Amino acid sequence: MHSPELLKGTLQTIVLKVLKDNGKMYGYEITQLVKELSASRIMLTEGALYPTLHRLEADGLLKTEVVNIGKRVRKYYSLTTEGKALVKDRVTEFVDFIKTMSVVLQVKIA
Amino acid sequence: MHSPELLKGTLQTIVLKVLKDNGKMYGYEITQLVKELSASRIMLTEGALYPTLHRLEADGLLKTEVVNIGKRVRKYYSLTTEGKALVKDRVTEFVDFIKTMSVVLQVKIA
DNA sequence: GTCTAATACATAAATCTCTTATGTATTAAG
DNA sequence: CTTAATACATAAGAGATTTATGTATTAGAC
Repeated sequence: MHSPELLKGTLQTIVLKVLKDNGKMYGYEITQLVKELSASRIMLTEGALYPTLHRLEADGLLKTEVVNIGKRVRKYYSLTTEGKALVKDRVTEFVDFIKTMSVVLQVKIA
Repeated sequence: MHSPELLKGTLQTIVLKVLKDNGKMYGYEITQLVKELSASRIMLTEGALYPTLHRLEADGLLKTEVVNIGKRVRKYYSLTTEGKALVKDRVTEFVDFIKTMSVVLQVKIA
């Protein structure tokens, strides 16, 4: 498990990017995918994820589609046009940040 | 300038590492070095830096030496034995985090 | 000579994210 | 039939940083 402090500020970027790569997904599915991709090093908590999804939707970056699975409700999220445009910027911003940090910390990122 | 959110959680690591690489330094000097190394992309604010230095000192990771420059006081910080041991871990932790993130975000860090 | 920017420290209130805790409900498995 | 997994949601508290403010010295510009 990674130090939760480092994760701060990356949650929106993670959500936007996995939605770009996988089309529509629902909240719980996102937590499982990120857990799998990160080999259990990043465990998104519901308390962080759902407010973030709501926020991104309110900001017009995500749109939702509610589907009934038996008696259970599943809420699918997908990127809006605006959201799609932003993903690239966010990912680029993160990569740039890493590059800067690798200089400051004098480490080589392989 | 990088998004300040991404910087969260990295401040201690930055401070510890530049002190390891440069021996003793004072607060203002750290802000200037980080600004230079990052091509002005990381600007440490005093409100964040000084409490962090005090915290690291209180935790026994840094030791201080006050020097009088004319009528001005300059407070030099350097790593304690404990601090030196921790730097490696913190840097490794950051690199590991980046590796995980590059998988989750499907980006290649060159 | 004097005004401004840079140097150099420091603290406190406000803000922003996220963690932790709690709540509800359905479905699958043992 | 009981527990774990699925699936949503919100709210209180914690923690790190920003923003604002304060003090004081020194160098440089005019």
